[in-house]
Amino acid sequence: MKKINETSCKREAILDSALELIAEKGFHGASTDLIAKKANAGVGSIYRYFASKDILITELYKELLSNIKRDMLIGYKNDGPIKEKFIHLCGALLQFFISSPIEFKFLEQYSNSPYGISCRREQVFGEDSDLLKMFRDGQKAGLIKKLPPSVLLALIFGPIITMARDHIQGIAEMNDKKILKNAVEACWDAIASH
Amino acid sequence: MKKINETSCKREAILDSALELIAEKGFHGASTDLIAKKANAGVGSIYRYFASKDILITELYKELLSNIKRDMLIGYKNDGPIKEKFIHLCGALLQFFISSPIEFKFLEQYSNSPYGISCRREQVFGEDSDLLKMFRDGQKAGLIKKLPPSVLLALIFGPIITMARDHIQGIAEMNDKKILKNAVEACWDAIASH
DNA sequence: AAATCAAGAGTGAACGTTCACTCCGCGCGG
DNA sequence: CCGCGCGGAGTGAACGTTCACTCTTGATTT
Repeated sequence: MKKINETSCKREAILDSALELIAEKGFHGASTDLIAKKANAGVGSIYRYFASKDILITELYKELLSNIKRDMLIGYKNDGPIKEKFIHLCGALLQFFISSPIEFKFLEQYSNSPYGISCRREQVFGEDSDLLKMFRDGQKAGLIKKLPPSVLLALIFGPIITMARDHIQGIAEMNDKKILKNAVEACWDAIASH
Repeated sequence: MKKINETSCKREAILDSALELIAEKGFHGASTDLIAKKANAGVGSIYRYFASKDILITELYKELLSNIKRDMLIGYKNDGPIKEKFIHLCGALLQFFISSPIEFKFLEQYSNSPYGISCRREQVFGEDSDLLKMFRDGQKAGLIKKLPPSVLLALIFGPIITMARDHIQGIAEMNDKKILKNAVEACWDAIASH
């Protein structure tokens, strides 16, 4: 109960607590008092590890993002056909969102807030990310529509995020793996030239 | 400066002020003090017309929604080909968002908040809306993929909302009418069977 | 082995600020 | 002189943040 590796146990407890409370109640429902209580800590302890609540939140965001990137690249082969690579990346992202509702809700809160205005999707996938490279290659090969990258991204992330949200909010059941696969393929149809 | 028709001038001023401030600064940046100041009113006057800030906000949402519905149905013909009707409705929605950035920002704030959790897209288009009817007709005619309505809706609204947001936040330029048209047609490709 | 001590993790009452909301007084038309 | 539309100082609750403090731990001294 003291230290694990190099990071203190309390710090992790505070991060976990904040993640869950923000996912559940939003930024303004997750007060420092509540975060501390849920982490079995005093309010003061939060400020031993984070200079402010804002910094705690951006720290949480950064850790989450690197987890997603790691997950998405598991089993990813850079030398397959473009469509296959696309289906892999999008399928993995949708799968992550659906199997991690708390993390997804937090990310939604973060994106729709002053925090997330500056850093948008281009940060999820860096300037020369796998996806953007894939777009250029696909367009050269005549496989992908000649639309601006921002539009292509919207055609992909829009549906994925909407479906994940609907699933998590209980509006639509997305447990059927086959429907998920069909949905990702529909995203491909949106960006593919015919 | 007293009354116009049956609704007081002040009430409208307060609604307008709240719309703009919430769009600009979010719910928690738009305090009652600010709303009153911008409307050239006292805080007390807000509570003469609305029982609470929450009620003011939901009132704003309701008025906005009926405006959108009205706009979307201008020039809509119920007897054309399915694809044409689809392009009209989606194009009109995207056009509305892009040409009404303040209203769009407010709607985003509203949807991503405790207010909007219960009422989601199904309220934008009622149970037996034009869109859902169109899905059923299109599926019978073999024109539209046999996916659940929630997935079809996500494939359409996801990209439209994402593009509108990117445009309004200055991330992507959507002034080119041709790109907008291509984008809406890409949405059709997503739901069309091949 | 016991006593001592320094360091720093951990705490929560208290503070200043901000918020939604109340309440009372003002000015004006009838 | 009354009543109504209105304004804005006032109010208590809740918030993020601070700080003076206690407690735990492991090394050092006796």
